[in-house]
This record gives sequence, structure tokens and C-alpha cells, in this order.
Amino acid sequence: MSSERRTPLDRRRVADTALRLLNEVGLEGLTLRAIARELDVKAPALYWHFKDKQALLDEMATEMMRRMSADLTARPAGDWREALRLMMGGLREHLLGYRDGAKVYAGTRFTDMSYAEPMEASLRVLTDAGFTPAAAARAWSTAYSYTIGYVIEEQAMGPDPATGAGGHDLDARGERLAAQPLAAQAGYEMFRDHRAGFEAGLDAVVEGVALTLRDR
Amino acid sequence: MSSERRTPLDRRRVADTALRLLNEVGLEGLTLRAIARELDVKAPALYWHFKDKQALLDEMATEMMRRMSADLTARPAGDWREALRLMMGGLREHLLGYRDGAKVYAGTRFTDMSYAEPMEASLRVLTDAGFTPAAAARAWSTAYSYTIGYVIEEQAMGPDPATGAGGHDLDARGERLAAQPLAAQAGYEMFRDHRAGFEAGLDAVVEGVALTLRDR
DNA sequence: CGCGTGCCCTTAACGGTGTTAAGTCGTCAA
DNA sequence: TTGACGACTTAACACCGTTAAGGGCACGCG
Repeated sequence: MSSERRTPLDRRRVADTALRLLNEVGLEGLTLRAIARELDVKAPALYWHFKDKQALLDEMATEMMRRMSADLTARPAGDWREALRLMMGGLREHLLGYRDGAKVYAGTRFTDMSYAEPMEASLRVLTDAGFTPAAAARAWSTAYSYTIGYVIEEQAMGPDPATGAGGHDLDARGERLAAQPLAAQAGYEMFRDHRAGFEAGLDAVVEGVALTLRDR
Repeated sequence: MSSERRTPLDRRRVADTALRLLNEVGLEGLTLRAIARELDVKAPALYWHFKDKQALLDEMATEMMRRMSADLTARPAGDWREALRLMMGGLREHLLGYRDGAKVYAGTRFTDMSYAEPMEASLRVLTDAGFTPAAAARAWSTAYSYTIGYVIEEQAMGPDPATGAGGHDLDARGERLAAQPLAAQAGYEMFRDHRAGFEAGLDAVVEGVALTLRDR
């Protein structure tokens, strides 16, 4: 009979498929049964490769990190400021590339040590520029926290990435805030152009890091 | 018969109870049935007050925000730097006061406009100090994103707040990272004293904001 | 060649989850 | 007295993550 034997799964293929599916159905639609269906397999089969769903999510985050560092080490870097800006800007872009990307990524534990080498390289850029190892860690962590927090808020607020999808209810928000003009304008400032807002903040973080952590 | 009639629920009481329960069982244990049990009610009763679970979570986040701004406006403020540091430090402390606090708080929509007044006050501190309205919004958003991102990472990594709970596996981590000395030390630097790490980063953010957003 | 010992997956089922539909019961207005 | 309405219960649904048990194919060893 036509019993073509499938090549067996592995953690990587499962994570790849789950990441592709994530963009179609979002985090709350990403069920084990849906992932299994996509792989032409029944749900319990996934438990051969992962001890539970969280382990699968960890592998997804790890795969995101691998793709990201593969992309980022390919880009040319100038001085440490530009390198840091490039890293965090790239992190943001990658996270935006997956639906609920930041929520999946934030606070998950990587499943292997593939993060070590790119992290070491990033930190070395900073120490080469005069940061102590401790200050480099602080600088990296500060910019990282800012980026994660920004993208979580950015993704949580609307499905549409570019247009904002809510130009109309932004106006409604403005009207409700007639008594608080600064808060009203802050809404426009923060929600209109996410990219510009992110980079303005990132510039501030980078300059602050230079000021308070490098020269001491 | 002893049919003491309970006073009916309202959104606020449900959110209060849910917040108390959150600290006992965590976000993944926070089911509608458990909340209802605590209120001496069956689960579907909650649907009279909230259209779905997300609406309840939104109300919880709103209540967290209300408590926080009640606490923060009571504190004395000095110059804008100290005010911003106090605000974000207080935000962090409040989020740490709830199990999974940052995850519940981040990216939820407030259910009313009680955020408007404290937000306006915070922004006015900045504009009074010479920030344009747009720059004040950027400054506030930048510090806010940093704080949210930091606390999410902080809460995601371990149950223990003070001791770190993982002094032991931090050493294990260090051994695995023998080939990446900077990454190894970064682990110690970032995970040892969260409070110090947060404030070092916050100082950087504040100074960066001063440098790139105020004088322009 | 036969045969057991893995690996990789299926079938069946469990308890629990958010959510909906329909009904109940006390309270208050007319 | 009656009727409407507010606040809740009971029953049930579809689906979720997860576990237990077993099946079949491949391959090394006698």
C-alpha cells in the first residue's frame, strides 16, 4: 500500500511550524492540536519531543533568537552607539515580525546555549569601547529592557503594524481627554509613529548609558 | 429561613478579590471559577459584570493603576529627575507587589479614565521643567517602557524576590559560560541585585532623556 | 532468518477551562 | 397584584493541556 513513511519530527521542525502558525492565528489560537494538525500528526505526539507546552514555547523563543542573531551579526557595525542601536532596532523588528512576538519572547528561558556567543560579541563591543564588564552588562540590559517593554506595548495595542489602525479612535481619545491636554497630545505622540517613538527613546537610552555607565 | 441576602457584587469588588487571589495562585491559577468561589458565587455570575475574562483582567489592571497613583501622588517630589525616578521606582514596586503583576498590567486597556489625571500631572512636571509637550510624552513613554520591560523580565525569572532563589544555578550558569566570560559576568551583574540594576538603568534613562529630549 | 528492543506515533480518555442558554427568585414600580 | 427587571444558578458545550496504554516500523543480535 502507499504507506509513504514520513521523516520523523524534531524539536526544530516543530518550532518552525509553530512560529509560522503563530503569525496566522496569534498566541491564543496557538493550540497543541493546531500545531499538530499542521505537522500532520496528532497532538500527543508533540509530547515525545517536548515535556509540555511551555517547553515548546521556549524552543520557539530560542529559534527566534537564533534567526535574529544570524541576521544581526551580518549587519555592519560602526561605533558602540550605532552597534547598540542596530541591535535593539533589529530586535524590535524581529519581534514585530511575529504576531505577539514580544509576549512569546519575553521572559522565556532559552533551551540551549546558542545565545552565549552573540551575547558575548555584543558585550565585547561595549568593553572594547571602554565599558567595564559590569557596566557593559548594565548597558545591554537597560537597552534590552527598554526594547522589550516598548514592543510589548506596541504589539498589545493594535493589530495593524504600520497604519496604526486606530487613527479614528485616537481622535475619540483626544476628545475624551479635553480636560487633560498634555495626556491627549501624549497619545498622538506615542501612538502615531511607533518607529520614530522607539528610536527617539532608544537614542535617549544610548546617550544616558554613555553618560552614566561608560565614563566612571 | 436564614436567607441573609448578600449585597450584590460590582466590578470593583470582583477586581479586588481577583487581585488578592492572584497573589495566592498566580496568573495561570486565576480561573473564573476560583474567583467566583472566593466571592461565594458561581462562575457564570461574573458574566453579568464583565463581558469576558479579558474585561476582568482590564479592570484588575485599572485597579492596580488607581492604587498606584493614589500612593505616588502622596509622595513628595523634588525636581523632574527625582519625580520621574520616584514614579518609575514606585511603578516597579507596585508591580512586584502582585504575582505576575507586570504580565497582568502590560498591554491591558484601562476600563475608565482614572489614568488621565495622574498622567496629566506627571507630564506637567516635565513641561514645567522645560520639556515641550511632545518631548515630555516621549520622555515619559521611554521611562515607562524601560520599567515595564525590566519588571517583566524580573518577575519571569524567579519566584523569589529578594534572595534571587537561584544563587546556586547562577554558579552553574557561570560554569557553562566558561568560554564567554563577559556573558557569564553579565549574568551575575543582572540577576544578583535587581533593585540596584533597575536603578542604575533608570538613572541612565533619566540622564539620556535630559540630554536628548529636554534641550533641543 | 527470527526476534526483541528501542523509537515515534496513535487512540482514548481525563479533568479543567472559558463561555452561552435558559431558568429562578427576590425586589421594586405601577 | 402584577409585571418587569436585576442578579444570580443550573446545565451544558466545545475545546484545552495532558496522561496512559498500546501499535507498528526499523534495526541489531542470535
